[in-house]
Amino acid sequence: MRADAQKNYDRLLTVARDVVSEQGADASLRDVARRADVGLGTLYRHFPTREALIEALLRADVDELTAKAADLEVSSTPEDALLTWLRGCVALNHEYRGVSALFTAALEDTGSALHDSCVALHDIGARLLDRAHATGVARPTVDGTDLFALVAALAWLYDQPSLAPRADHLFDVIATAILPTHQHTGFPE
Amino acid sequence: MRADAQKNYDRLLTVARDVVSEQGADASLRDVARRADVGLGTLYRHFPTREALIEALLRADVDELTAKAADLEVSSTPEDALLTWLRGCVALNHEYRGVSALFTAALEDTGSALHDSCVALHDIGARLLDRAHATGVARPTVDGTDLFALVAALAWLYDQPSLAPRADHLFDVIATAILPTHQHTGFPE
DNA sequence: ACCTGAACACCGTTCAAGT
DNA sequence: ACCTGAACACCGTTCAAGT
Repeated sequence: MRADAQKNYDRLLTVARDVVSEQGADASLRDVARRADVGLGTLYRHFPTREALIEALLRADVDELTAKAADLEVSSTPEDALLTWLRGCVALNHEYRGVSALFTAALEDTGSALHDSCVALHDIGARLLDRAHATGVARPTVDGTDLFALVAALAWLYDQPSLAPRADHLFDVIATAILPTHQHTGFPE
Repeated sequence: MRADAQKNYDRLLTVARDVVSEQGADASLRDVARRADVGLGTLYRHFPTREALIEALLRADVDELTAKAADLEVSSTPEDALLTWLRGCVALNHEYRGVSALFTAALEDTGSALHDSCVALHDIGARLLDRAHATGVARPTVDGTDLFALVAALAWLYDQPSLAPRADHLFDVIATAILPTHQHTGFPE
């Protein structure tokens, strides 16, 4: 990549982080280009779709959680490890408003820039779940893809202004569906 | 209301039902007015906001479920009654794409055209839940507003193309969080 | 190679002018 | 009272013209 192109790419990502933080996943792309002092076509050249832009915004964070989760497998009890993974995933799906649908789609869409990262995160989650299955603390009917779906649904709940105050409680309710013996995740009630 | 105004109002609702079915909650209002052969200002006169239009579309169906739920209280076991109410609510939240956020907001927003209907539906749900609490089949930490939130989250899951095939299973998972002794709701797995 | 911005086809919302 | 549609300020997306 040419030096000027690289500079534009970086600036677009930096500005997009702000704009998507403010406006959510349906932020104005024109606004991103404008604030980055870049032509509209330059934005489209680097990020052919809105999804490509937001996926680029999220990718590093997904990989970070995957790495952290690999540690959890050896350092925590099956139950604690799974709960920490779940909380991290919810936080990821809630990093910007309205991105949980994108995460949900990326897991299956091989064309997504987030696909490989999501599969890796899914796989480590499934491993943590299997460990919990083996020790009998996790409900057997729940599988790794269910986890991803429930996490996305929870992030959606956090996105709803009227539900945000109850969201931590609802996390506990759903966590209990996955880990029936579990009582409380440590979130304030 | 003048006769011609009534005719326009009715036609707008009929057309909106089609357009919102096709395009979801963020359907083009211009398209609605166009297909109804009505000026754009006429649409705005009858429905000052997009929410007002969609709420008008949903209201009758909400009231219908509330009425049905009142019957359930006397004709079914606490568990079956609650499950039927839950399924009906999910169906309502899933009647058009993207309306679950609107339902969620309407419960608290006293200005919403759907507010009273949602409160009534919430209240009958809370009564069914209390009955289930009394017989010990429902988890005590779940309250009536949690039900509404979980139902909306489930409808959101049904809206995601990649999750739709698992949505019935996820309904069971969440139903089990509410009714721990419950095994299977009757949805195909 | 890469960047630019005008051009096109849409959209929501308002409001002066009509009946 | 009610209806109409032009007007305004946006938007996503494409692409010819520039360097």
